[in-house]
Formats: sequence, C-alpha cells, structure tokens
Amino acid sequence: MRSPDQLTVAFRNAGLKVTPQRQLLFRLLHNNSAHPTAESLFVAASAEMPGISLRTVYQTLTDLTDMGELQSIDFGTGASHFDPNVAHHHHAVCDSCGAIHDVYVEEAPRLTGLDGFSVEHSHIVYRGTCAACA
Amino acid sequence: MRSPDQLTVAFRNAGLKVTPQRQLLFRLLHNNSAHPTAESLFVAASAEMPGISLRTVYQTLTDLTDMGELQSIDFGTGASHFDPNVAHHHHAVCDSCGAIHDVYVEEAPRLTGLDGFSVEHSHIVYRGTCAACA
DNA sequence: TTGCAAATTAGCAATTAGTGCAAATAACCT
DNA sequence: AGGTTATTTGCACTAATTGCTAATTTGCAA
Ligand SMILES: [Mn+2]
Ligand SMILES: [Mn+2]
Ligand SMILES: [Zn+2]
Ligand SMILES: [Zn+2]
Repeated sequence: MRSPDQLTVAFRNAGLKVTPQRQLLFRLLHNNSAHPTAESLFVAASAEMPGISLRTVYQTLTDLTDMGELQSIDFGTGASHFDPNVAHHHHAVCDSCGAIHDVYVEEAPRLTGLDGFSVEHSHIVYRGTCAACA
Repeated sequence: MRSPDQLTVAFRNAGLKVTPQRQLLFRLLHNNSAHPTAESLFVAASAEMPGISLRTVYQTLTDLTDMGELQSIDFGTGASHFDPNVAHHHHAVCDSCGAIHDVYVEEAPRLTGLDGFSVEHSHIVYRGTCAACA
C-alpha cells in the first residue's frame, strides 16, 4: 500500500474524496504488518477518532482493496484480515497467539497431476507456533 | 474417512448412537471428493431423507471432524468445505466454477527467515482455471 | 421383548461478519 | 461562498453457524 500522501492523491484522481476518517485509516494501515481485521482497525481508529463508525471502516477497506492497495485474506479465523503488503507472499499463522507473519519462499511447488488446470496464483499458509509462544 | 460400516462401529465405541441421519451422511461423505459444504450436503441428504434438519447435518459434520474422520477447510468462499480425505494434501480451486481438486506435492517449501517459528502444518491453495472451464 | 437412561433430532433463537439503504453531512470544484 | 456529489452513519438485513431444549430415538440390560 502506498503512503497516506500518495493515497490522498490517488483517491482524488479517482473522484473519491479524502475525509479525516479515510486519512486516519491510511495512517493506521501504512506499514502495518499485523494483518488486522476490520474490527481491530475499528478499535484502533476509535481510539483516535471516537465516533467513527464500523461501517466506514468496512467501506474504506473495500475501497482500498478495489484499488489494489490492500488485499483481503481469509485464514478461516472468522473475520477477513487486511494486508497492505500486496506483493506476492505467503503467511505463517501461530496457532497459539494468532499472530500472522509474512513469509517469502522462492516458489510454491509446481502443480502436477491436474492436467489442464492453469494456476494463476498460489498461497501457502504455514501453521505452527511462533517464536514468542514457544 | 472410513467406510460407513467402520464408522458405525467407531461411533458406538465412542458412546455415540448410530441414527439413520448419521448413516446417510456417512454414505454421502464416503469417497466424496467434491469438498461439499454443509448446505450442499443438506440438499443431497434431503433428497434421500426429506425432513432431515440442517442442524443435524452440522452436528454430524462436527462430530466426524472431532473424531478426525473429516477435515474442515475454509477457502474464503463463505461456507466451510468438508473433506473426507484427511491425508496431508493441498487444493486447486477454480475461480470460474468453484470446483476444488485435491493436489499432492512432494513437499511445501521449507519456511526460512522466520526464526523460531515451528511449522506443524502447511496448506497450499492454488487458484486458477480448471480444465473444464478453460 | 421390554424398559429406561442417555444421546439425538429438529426447530427456533442468537451470534458473528459483513452488506444494503437512505437521510444527514462534508468535501471540493468554480 | 455555493452547490453538486461523495461520504458518513445508523439501522435493518443476510448468510453461516452455534446455543438451547422439548420431544423422540437408540441401544444396553433385565
Ligand atoms: Mn502478509
Ligand atoms: Mn481435499
Ligand atoms: Zn504465537
Ligand atoms: Zn472450473
């Protein structure tokens, strides 16, 4: 995801307006590697801007995702997680504390034995126990 | 997942009762490689046993999962998918028709660069277009 | 076989995550 | 500064799943 300043420009160029709510979320998401949920962002945003609505958080997350600034990932934990890192990468999820870490591997194994399936994308999820929990 | 007959024994051994509803689901799941959802199983079950309740389908799926006969997988499609193949394997999901295929790869890439994270399990999801849809 | 305790079913309420809608408000172009 | 258009917000609503419980069924035991 680009910086708050760059997003400000990008939003205006797209005919979207730049509100204090959106600027706050730009800041909360920029360089955020925690893979937050809408709810956790809502809590963080509410601390700085009491009264911001959860609906607005969802709306802005959808906008950013549609613009390709954010990716939404479902780890089967109930809620979707949002990731400002839109480069191709994988994830390690701690079964104990729920922490999600970015993982870079050279290449996912080639798909064999499924004749005719053309792979467009692959995502590896590692599960186990993180260093802090061990 | 074991055969309906073996499951019948296993359920009784576990102090669980074997009802017609459960036997039907044993049959519908045995050798089922479609990765069905609770809802799709409910539809299939209803065809053979009108009046069976969705609640019972969920309950039996939970029981089978708890017993390790089934695994529940979330592909981010809204509903959980159930897989009677509990061997370690991966999946290819068609973005066009939603079909889910089993995939066997020699080994997922070792996790490097995350010091101290001990991997217990890894799951690769390939997304793309299946042969039938191409 | 029959009886009975314990488990199951099924219906409905409740929950969680997220979306649809519309009135009030705010951004920003001129 | 004014007006058009987008945004915010609250609330109702959906989808998937779980909680609760009365009525029913299973399966051991007499
Ligand atoms: Mn990530
Ligand atoms: Mn499978
Ligand atoms: Zn941890
Ligand atoms: Zn397909």
